[in-house]
Amino acid sequence: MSKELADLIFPNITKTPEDYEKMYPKRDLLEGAMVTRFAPSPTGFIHIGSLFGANLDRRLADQTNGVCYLRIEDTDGKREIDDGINVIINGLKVFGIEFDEGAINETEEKGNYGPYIQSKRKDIYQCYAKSLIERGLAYPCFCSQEELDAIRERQEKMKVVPGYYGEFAVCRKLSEQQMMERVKNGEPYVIRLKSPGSMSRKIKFKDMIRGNIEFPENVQDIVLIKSDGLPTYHFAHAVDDHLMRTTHVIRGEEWVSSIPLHVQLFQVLGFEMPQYIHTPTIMKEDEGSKRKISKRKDPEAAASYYKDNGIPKEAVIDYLMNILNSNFENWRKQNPHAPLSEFKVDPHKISSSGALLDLVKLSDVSKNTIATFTAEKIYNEGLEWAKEFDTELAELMEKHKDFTINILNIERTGTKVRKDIAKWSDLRENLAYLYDEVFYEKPVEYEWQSITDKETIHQILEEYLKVYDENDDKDTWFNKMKDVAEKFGYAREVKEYKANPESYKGHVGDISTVIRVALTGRRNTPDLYEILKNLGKERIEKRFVVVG
RNA sequence: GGCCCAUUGGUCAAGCGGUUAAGACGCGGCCCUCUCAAGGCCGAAUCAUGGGUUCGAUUCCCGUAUGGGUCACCA
Repeated sequence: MSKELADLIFPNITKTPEDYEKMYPKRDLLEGAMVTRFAPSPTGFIHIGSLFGANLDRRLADQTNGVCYLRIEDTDGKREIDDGINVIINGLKVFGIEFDEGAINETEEKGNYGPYIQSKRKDIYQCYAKSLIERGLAYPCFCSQEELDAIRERQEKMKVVPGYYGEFAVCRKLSEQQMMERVKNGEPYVIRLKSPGSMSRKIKFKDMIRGNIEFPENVQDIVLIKSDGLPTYHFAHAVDDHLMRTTHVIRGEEWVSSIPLHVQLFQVLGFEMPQYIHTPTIMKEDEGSKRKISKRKDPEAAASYYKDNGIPKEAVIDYLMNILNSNFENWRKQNPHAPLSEFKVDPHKISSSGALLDLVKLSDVSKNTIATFTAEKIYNEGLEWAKEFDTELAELMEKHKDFTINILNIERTGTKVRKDIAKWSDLRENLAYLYDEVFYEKPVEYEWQSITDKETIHQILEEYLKVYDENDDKDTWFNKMKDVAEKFGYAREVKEYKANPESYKGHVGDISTVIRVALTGRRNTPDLYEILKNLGKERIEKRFVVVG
């Protein structure tokens, strides 16, 4: 009898679950290899939490010689946007995350466990649904939205658990004869699970982060196949992760509450459960309390925010790794240049409570990351960013390529590396004043410090020009600076001055500040010796003249 | 509201029955230093709460509070 119903509902489904089992055999992988997957909806938006998860998917597969694939969950037409798949693929590529299998663009894919786009797997889901109907474990439901609303209202009044179950599951009680008649009449319907659960029984479940959790069994006759013929998330999850032979399901913690349902689905379908890793939600501080970071309210919820703000991908990933396994931070300190793959992620060490996204900390991570880059890399990546977000700077960087790289290289080698760039947008502040185009653009505002007397400043600059030789090594150069200081009544050494402040007008620092300000318009710059050298005597003279 | 989950300084956190309760960011101070950045040193700051269990609880159990998640033909 059930067979008749099943055939009536799915007349075109000829394959059986056994056929699919054969088509997608267990993967031939080494012991311990993890098969993970990133399974987003193509909404055209990558959430920072998704990036967090995708990174974990990737890392775990990599460190176990497993497989990490991309599955597109497009069973809800309302959420989709054009080009959504490309947005995901490219958006993750920006952070160095790519997949072994799955969609590679809007129309193509690779791998032996496809299709990897759910809307193309309709037959597969329907086949399993059909089998469930045949076995009396699923049935068509003809309730309209209005009827469902009415049931819910009644349940609320009765203060009873809402949902489609037990006595409220009216269609469940229909005879097969009635079901078939209504299907034949062309009434719209969904396919629901005939839940074998009981609220008085408990199930035990183990999550790799949270450990053991106990729930009452699922009793809800949830929708398996929607009226448009596509599956709900739950049904697709069970079918896909089984057939694609996922070993570890990594997803956000918002899914833990549907665990009882998923356990039941796997049981009813006769599938072996994968392992689960429910990742913590990334939170945001808002008026003193924590809340889930929101796509609508918080720009930093978008993975693209970081790229747009010029934070290198390595820094974003490192920051996420800190949240993932807090021992990563120490490892990174010991191995600043090592590739990520050398760090072993331990899923058990992931914190189970949601972390606040700390942009200040990210900035610090980013400074350290950039400190490991060569001047060339900073130039190249910074330029790429500037071309999109600061075209004026980009033009200057390209026009003065060698000069720019030399400037970026100041204090970049050796043991004490400058850490004054946290994001590419900082480059403007670091470079602009050294380009003549910017320096002479408008009258310079000199920020003199202890020596402000124009006459004295002129004398110092004049004297300095006399002794400056661009071929001097640093010691010679500095000694000459000290000579000038002495000549004007300033101490050669800061210590000397501090010991006898009354014997001097000041110390070398005051003199070098005059040079620095005259040269750059600012009090703070990287190493003066290097700056002078890179500018060259001619440009130095010219800048001194402008002081006026 | 029901069901789950969480709770160590401002933030990220180590800890897994006995510790002076790590470390990082941020903050304050000092040192180094031609300025800044970096670096070094020092400092302020934490076990939500009440009961148990125990010779002993941050750690184990129960309650309370607070925060979070979830209760769709969305994922």
